[in-house]
Amino acid sequence: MDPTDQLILRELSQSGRMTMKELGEKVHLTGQATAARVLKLEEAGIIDGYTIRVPKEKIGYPVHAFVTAIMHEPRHQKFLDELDSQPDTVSRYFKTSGEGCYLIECHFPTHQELDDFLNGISEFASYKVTIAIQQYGQ
Amino acid sequence: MDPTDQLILRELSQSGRMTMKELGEKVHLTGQATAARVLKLEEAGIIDGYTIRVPKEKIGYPVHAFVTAIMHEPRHQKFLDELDSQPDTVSRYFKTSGEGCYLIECHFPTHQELDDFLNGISEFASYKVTIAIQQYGQ
DNA sequence: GTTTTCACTTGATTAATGAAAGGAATTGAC
DNA sequence: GTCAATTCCTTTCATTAATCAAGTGAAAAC
Repeated sequence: MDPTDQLILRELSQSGRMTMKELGEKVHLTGQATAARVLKLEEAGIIDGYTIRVPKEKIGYPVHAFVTAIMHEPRHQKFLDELDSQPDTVSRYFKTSGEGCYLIECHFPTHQELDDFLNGISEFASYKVTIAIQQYGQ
Repeated sequence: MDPTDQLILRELSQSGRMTMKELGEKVHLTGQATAARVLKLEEAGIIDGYTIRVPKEKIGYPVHAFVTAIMHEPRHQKFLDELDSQPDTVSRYFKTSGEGCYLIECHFPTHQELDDFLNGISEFASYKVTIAIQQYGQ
């Protein structure tokens, strides 16, 4: 992970589909040398994959919420299965220290679906909801 | 946004650097037709760009925290500038309704740097920290 | 009923990728 | 100090994919 690799990561984070030739120009290498470096980064797991950025509001999911879940009982698996069964709404979730047991990032078409989600969750956990009004960065 | 477009989004989310030819095979179109659809999705802002997934722990930032900031005073700009000045640690942040004013997702090499970050923030806001122990999904 | 539009395919051209060979700089062994 | 091994890069060439330009057919517009 020399400075060239770091630059590669920065450039690919911004524009992950540019050609190796283009990327090579940015880091002052040939396309082939650049591709070899990228391959190494992939093999090391530093580049874990390639994705697209899709603003959720553009695909009908404008309501963005963070739900802190405080579990009622120690068996969590059914709760986690419940989360995994809704990949469209549940983007990511984390086991956490701090106030809750889990922090869930999720997106919904309307507040109605958020309400439905919370009702589904309430079987397993009590919760606290934080609505994201505006996102910065990324 | 017909089912083919949705499939394109799903496939590119998983593997954002596959060739248009490959993607075309998955959605039963030629590479040319697929590229045309992808271009439309880009122009519509539905595909907002291409990125890499880089696990932060692989690049020396294993400590993952969500910081809820409750502002002391109404002028937030200096606080936001402070956040923007640390792009390595501050991944994203949100203006929120609910408990705090801002929710900040951040990564650090060690708890020491988290502490430094919190000290820097404390000038503007009080805070509550949630540490992510394990991530699921994405 | 004709024309326009749209989404797609086909075919030709251009550009990128991948493989192989070779050269310079670095490292370690003796 | 010299030699061999390794690493990292460049160059060249064959292969493959992307791009561009027509062209087709079906649906919508008038």
